Parts: sequence; structure tokens; C-alpha cells
Amino acid sequence: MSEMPKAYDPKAVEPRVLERWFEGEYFKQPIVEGKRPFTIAIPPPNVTGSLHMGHALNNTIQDVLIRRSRMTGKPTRWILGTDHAGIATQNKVEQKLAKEGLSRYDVGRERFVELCWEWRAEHGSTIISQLKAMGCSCDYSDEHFTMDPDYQRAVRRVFVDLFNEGLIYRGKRIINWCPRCATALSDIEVEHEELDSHLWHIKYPLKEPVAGRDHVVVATTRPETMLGDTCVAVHPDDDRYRDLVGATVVLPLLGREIPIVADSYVDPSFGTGAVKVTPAHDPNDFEIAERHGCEKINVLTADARITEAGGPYAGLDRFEARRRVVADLEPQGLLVRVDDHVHSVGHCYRCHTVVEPWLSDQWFVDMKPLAEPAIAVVREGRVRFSPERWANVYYHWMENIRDWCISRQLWWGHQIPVFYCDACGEMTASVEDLIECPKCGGPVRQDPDVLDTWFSSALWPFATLGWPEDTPELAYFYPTTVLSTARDILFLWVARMIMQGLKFVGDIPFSEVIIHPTVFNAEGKRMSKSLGTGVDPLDLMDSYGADGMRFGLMLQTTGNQDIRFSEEKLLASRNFANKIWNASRFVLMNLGEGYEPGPPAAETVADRWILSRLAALQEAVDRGLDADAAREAGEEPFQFGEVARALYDFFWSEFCDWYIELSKPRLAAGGEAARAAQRNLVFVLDKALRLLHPMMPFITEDIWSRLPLPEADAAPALMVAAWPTGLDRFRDEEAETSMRILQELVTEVRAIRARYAIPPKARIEAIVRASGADAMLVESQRHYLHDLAGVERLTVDAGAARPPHAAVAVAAGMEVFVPLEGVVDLAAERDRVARELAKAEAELDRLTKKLTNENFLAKADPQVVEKDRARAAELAHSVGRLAEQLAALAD
RNA sequence: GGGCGAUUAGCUCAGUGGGAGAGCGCUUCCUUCACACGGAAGAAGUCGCAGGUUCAAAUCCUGCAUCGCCCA
Repeated sequence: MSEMPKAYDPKAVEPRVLERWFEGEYFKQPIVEGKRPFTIAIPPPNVTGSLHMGHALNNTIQDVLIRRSRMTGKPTRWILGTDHAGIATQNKVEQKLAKEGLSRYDVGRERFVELCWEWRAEHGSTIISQLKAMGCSCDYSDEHFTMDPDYQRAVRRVFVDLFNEGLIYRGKRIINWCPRCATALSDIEVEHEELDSHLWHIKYPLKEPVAGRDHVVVATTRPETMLGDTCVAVHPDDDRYRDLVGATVVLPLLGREIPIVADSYVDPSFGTGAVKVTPAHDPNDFEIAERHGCEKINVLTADARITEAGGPYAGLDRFEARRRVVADLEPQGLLVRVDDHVHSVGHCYRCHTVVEPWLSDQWFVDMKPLAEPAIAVVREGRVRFSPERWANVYYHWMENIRDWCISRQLWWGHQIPVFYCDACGEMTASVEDLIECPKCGGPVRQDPDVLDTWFSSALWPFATLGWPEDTPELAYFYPTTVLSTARDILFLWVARMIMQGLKFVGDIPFSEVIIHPTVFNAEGKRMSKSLGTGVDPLDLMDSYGADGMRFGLMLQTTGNQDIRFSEEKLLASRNFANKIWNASRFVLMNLGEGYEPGPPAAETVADRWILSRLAALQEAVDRGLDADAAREAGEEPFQFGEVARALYDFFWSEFCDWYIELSKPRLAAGGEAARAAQRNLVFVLDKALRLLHPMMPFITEDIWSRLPLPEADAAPALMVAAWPTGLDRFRDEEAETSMRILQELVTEVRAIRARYAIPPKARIEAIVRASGADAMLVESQRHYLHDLAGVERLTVDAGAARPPHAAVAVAAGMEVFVPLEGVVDLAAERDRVARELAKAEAELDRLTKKLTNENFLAKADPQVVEKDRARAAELAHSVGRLAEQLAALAD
């Protein structure tokens, strides 16, 4: 056993611990029939990704659960892999090409997809190695990828089945189009943002005057879309426009004649009550046009320029077109008014470009039939959310679900397995590639679009287990146990996994969903690499160690509140690691040469107390990490912050500050007393390290390997050692009460020492006025006051009187007197206190005079008055305390 | 417009019906043979505001204010 350095050095320990874990192959646990497994499928990070704070938090949470489960002896599996991330990866490869002055069209689809694979081979393992550095105990021997051949077959199988059931269809709809990514997006991939803009009021002339009017005024937030207007709509009950319904207006700038229609969608209170209708560029306008049989004119190209339909504006960028349209309306007197207006603008969630509602042919999934059973399993409690309130958010979305646009105009991804026959017009979905039409034998071509990445991630919990094959893994590990994720992908991913799991495996994909807090920066803003507001977990691990980062995150993880990330908690955690290191170092250094491992022995009050506290800790950790234990106790499961605090407080404030301190004299005494102390120290340390292991795996593993344990407690590694159980036999309320009293007594005596500046090395006398059980306790445990408070002579007496020149304190209902004569130089101390008192009184007097002076109060800067008042209050307090001290000294 | 969350010590946050807490920061003392990434002691809060329920409210209810997020 090597010497332990004086300070914990994560950089020295972490690599050798990792090596030991990999050598032992502890990450993969075998299937044990008859035992209920514990499984987590990791939210697959993007292959393009590198570790950010969200990953750091989420994977710490998962590893904590996985490590604890593994130690309880359950077959435990953390399924690992990455997501092909269509848009993100394609963007990366396109950026790389752009540096060579090339676009994806220059290299062609086939070569481009090859380049994507090459990119993945080169960069795809970055995040995996970062997970290793964090200590995540995933099954690294079985890594998955959403574009693996098996996975591709699973995706195709799902598509084909849904297609054949009629749940996937193709249609011309208004979708969200990202002009930069050049692809459709689903509704929930659009982020809405309130922007300051304008409401333009535009005069549309009537072709023929009606009831003495020659125009209507429409209000719009998007004047450029008027190029695609095909009608004007008003509310049927709106008296202002009743006469105009059916009339014809002449569209300014283009001269197109379009009708005025009545539609109850129109809100008469918004703008002028008359709206221009652009069916190809607004989903609501699309529906109005459908109802009234109006034309749908597309005026935007895929890269958001005006089409030929826009006449003189053709070719202009959409924002330039807006300026030009407005500029051209004004001189014609058609721009009536421009109001300031805040409105919600959709942005691409990947690149933040303003998206366009755009009419195009896309593939959709009919969601209602899939959503219904997925709602039911949450209602029935088969899938549970933590915190529970997220279930309501889930219901709300699921009950108002809309069809899912799944086609993307990208090259990297799962190409839609639909084959078109130009000869007979047949459209066939097929798991295997088709060369000829199954109907007429003619040549076929595959749909060029790829599927939304989330379509494939929705299959993650079962596709990674071998579905659609009937693998033993699928049978054993599905449903998985826990899914931990951020709230922003509740709809994008979690809901869809539940739907697809139920549909294709016939069972829920997981029973517990943890929605963890979002990590914001210190200012409460979203962390973002592009804005430079992010913190790199690798830097944090470098400064605080992996354990320091993990534990610091756990300390901040509560159910209610997002994390406003501050490094202070990590600093505290690094210090905690050092404390663990040094306490362990102390224990090991004090075992001596001939130490023989053995069971603990609850001999003293302190022994009984620390063992009882240890038992309480184990229960608290179990309630915090085990959902069943929490629910049994009527608590919300997964209280990571509380577990971390319980561990911290136990180890630092109880084990180190009291138990270790109290063990020092016993160790020094040698013999039987020392041996009992040694065994108890080793026992408590062993169990504490086990309980700490899930959150701080590296340091605990390293220290634990140095502990001389009895045969029965041994294991090849802490990672696979037994989780503490059965400690409740140590529960001892009486010992806890006794210890509380003794601690209070010690603390009060120490306070007196500090108050009267009694030198640390000076031994003092103390008289405790106590009777009955209290007196017996203090009498029998008098050495605690000796060892921890420097009390040389202790008198316990029910009738004790306060001696002269004594400090007084009350602790646990008992009076404690500490004679000061001979300990401090009473005369000198009296002089010192008297001088301080006089000084304080004089200053207070001066301030009081000032503060009762009307002139001062009326004319001085209020801040100065306030400052003086505060100072006066402070001084009054000091005067009181000093007077008390002087009285005690003068008795 | 609807919903959710937050508001507690200088800062960051725990605490959910009966004694206001932690970490950091601050003050004083201590380099004692585990640890100065340490030890001991201490100062510091009318628990956002206003009502209500209760013997008792930071905690439950209602309203309001401010901030944040989600949905439309």
C-alpha cells in the first residue's frame, strides 16, 4: 500500500482508478434470470457534440443511480451510444466543405454521406471518452449509433409498419421551413421569440366602390407576403365589413384581383378586423383558403427569396423584399399607418434562423392513435415523472397533439424507405431496398428525403436492445427502468419514445422519467457556446477533479429550481474530497502494524452515536436514490441535493468533527480501547465510502482499496462491493440524545473560551449545575469535555453556586460556570474590557447626540443619517455585551 | 391570453404547519503530530407584499408585484 500524500490529487488518482475498472470489466453486468434488472438507456449525445454542463449533470445523475444499483447486486446496465443528429452533423460537414470552397451539391449526395461517416469516425468518440473521464460507468463494450445497420433496419421497420397501417401519409401542408438548413422542421423544433416589430396598415383598393367605400385597410406584421395574397378575410358578424363581403379588391403592387371573404377565424378586435390571406405562407391563412377555395401562391423560394410569382420583387431576399414593398406602397398613399407591435417569431432550434411557414409536400405521422395509449400509461402510474408536475405538461401536449412532420430535406440520415414507380405511379414502403416496382415491375426511385432524427431516437430504448429481433437482451432489459433528461426534449423525445415503445414492443420504454434542472450560468442565462456564456465541464474537472464536479452538481440538484451554476459549490466539493482523503489518511495511519480486521463494537456513547447516525445516513441515501424507498416513505423520489447534503454533513460535521476527534485519545491509549476505536473507524469509513461512491466514484474507490477489511466485507473493487444494508440494528435514539447534550455542552464551553480569549492550550475548570440523568451523563462522559473543550477539572453538582469571576452559559438546560481567575489575567482583562466599554460608550454618546439633533436630521444626506443610525445600534449592542462581561469579571 | 416555477443571511441556494439553516464571503482566535482545500468561535435575515385559515404560517389558501420558462 502506497503512502497517501497530504492532499488529494485527482489527477494522480483518476487515471489509475479508471484503469482498474476497465481491467476488471465491471461495466458490463451479466443477465441473471429471475432477478429484476436496473437499466438506463443513455440519452444519446449527438456525434457532433462535446460534453457540456447539461451532459455533465444528466450523466452524473444516471451514473449515481447506476452505481448504487450495481452495488445492490441487481443486474445493472447503462446502454451507451450516440445520435447521428441529422442537421447538426450535416452542418458540420458542410462547414468543412465550405472551407474548401465547396458545397454539398458539388460533391454529390453519395460522397457527402461518405464524408459524414468519415466525420463521425474522426469525431464521434470525443464525447464517449469525456464520459469515461467523468467516471460514468456505461457499458462501453456495447456502443450503439442511430445509423448502425441494425438500427437502420429498426427505423425502416417502424416506418413501413406505420405506413402500411395508414398512420404515415404524405401531404401538401404548411410546414416550418428553415431557409438556412434548407429543410422542413416539426412544430416543436421551432422556438418562438417575442420581437419588436411593426403592424403595417395597408390600403387595398376595391375594384368597384361598394356602399360608398373604395378600399379596405388590412393590418399585417409581414407586408412582403402580400405578394402571395389571394383573398382578404373579415369576420361574418363584423358590421363594419358586412357590405363588402363578396366584393373584389385589387392587390396593390401586383394588380391581382382577389375576393373579400367572411370567415369566423378572423378576430375583429385585432388590427382593422380585415386580414390579408396568404395561404402558402401561414397555416391559418391556408385553412381559410381551403374553406373558401382560394388559390395558394408560393412567393418564397427554398432560400427565402421572392419567386417569379412576386413579379418585380422576384429574386429579392425576404427582408429586403419587405423594405421594398413598404417603400413602394408609401408614395402611392397606400401605407396608412405603422404601429409598433411585438410579435412572436419562430426560429430554427438548430441554427436560430427565422423560419418560414411554407407550403410543401412532406411526410407526416398521424399522432392521435399513438398518443392515446401513451397518455394512459402515465395516468395509470406505469410511467411516472419526477418531479411529478411534469406529467401535467406531458398531458397538455399529448392531448392537443398535432401531426408530426417527419421528412427532412437533408442527405445525412435515414432516407425515407418509400419507392416510387414512374411507370404505374405506385408508392411502396419497404424495409429492403427495391429495384423494381412490386406492382408492375417497372424501375423505382427512392424518396430523396430523410427522416427527422427524432423519428429514429424515439426507438432508442428498444432498438439498442436488438428489436425487431427477439433478443435475450430485449426480453430481459426492456422496459428499462429510468430515463433522465432535460425538460426541453420532453416532447421531442420522451413522449415519442413512450408512444413508439407501446406501439412496437407493446410495453412502456421506462417506468421512471427524471426531468432534471436546467443548468444556467451565474447570471441565470442559458449556457451557450456561441455566446461564450458556457462553462466547459472538462475545465471544471481539471480544477476540482471529476468527483468535485460531480458532487458539486449533485449539491445543486433539487427538484424545484433550475441551477444557477456557480463554481463555489464545486470548490466546496473539492475541499470535501480533500477532507475525505485526510480523514481516511488519519484512520489508516492509526491502524499500526499489527492491525487485525474485525467487527465494530459499540462501546462508548460516541460509538453508539456514530453507528446510529450512519444507519440514518444509509436510510436517507436510499430514500433519495431509490424510487420505491422514497414512495414507501411518502417522499418525492430522486432527491440528489438532499442525498449529497446528508453525505456531506455526516462525513464532515459528524464523523470528522466529532467522532474522529473523540477517537484520538482512545487511539493514543493503546490496547483494547485503541483496537475497538480502530475497528469502528474502519467500519464507519468503509460504509461511508460505499454510500459516497455513486457520487464520488474515484476518490472512494482509491481509498477503499487501501482499507483492511474483514473477509466478509471484501470485494474486487468498491464499484462492485455490496451496498450497505441492515444498519438499522445500530439505531440508538438514546445515544443520539446523549451525544446532542454533550455536544451542546462542549460548544458552550468553547464559546466561553473564545469570548474570554482563553489561550487554546490553557486547561480550565468547569462547574455544571445538573441533576438526575443529565448529571449522570455528564459525570460519566466527563472525558468528552476534557478532550474537546480543554476542561481539566469538572464538577457536576445539582446545588452548585456560581463562583466569583466566572463566565456563565446555558447548554441543554444545564448551567455551566467557568471560573476565569487564574486562567486569564483578571485585572488585565478587566482593564481591557473596561477600556473597550468606555470607548464604545463615548462613541455611542456622541452619535446619540448627533442623531437627536434636528438640524442634522433635516439637512444631512439621508445616507449619512442611515449610516450613523446603524452604527449607533451596533454600538448599543456592544455596550451591553461588554457590560455583561465586565460584571462577570468583577464578581 | 393560458399554464408552471421562483421570490429565505452580502452572494448562491436548502428547508413545507410548531426551536430560521448550509456553502461561499465577512470578523476574532489558532500553523496542536489527518486535513490551512484545515480547526474553534462569532456577526448577519420583519423568510417579496397584502389579506385569510389555524392554538400556531417561511411552510396551507386567496389576491397582488417582480423575475424566469413552457404553450397558444
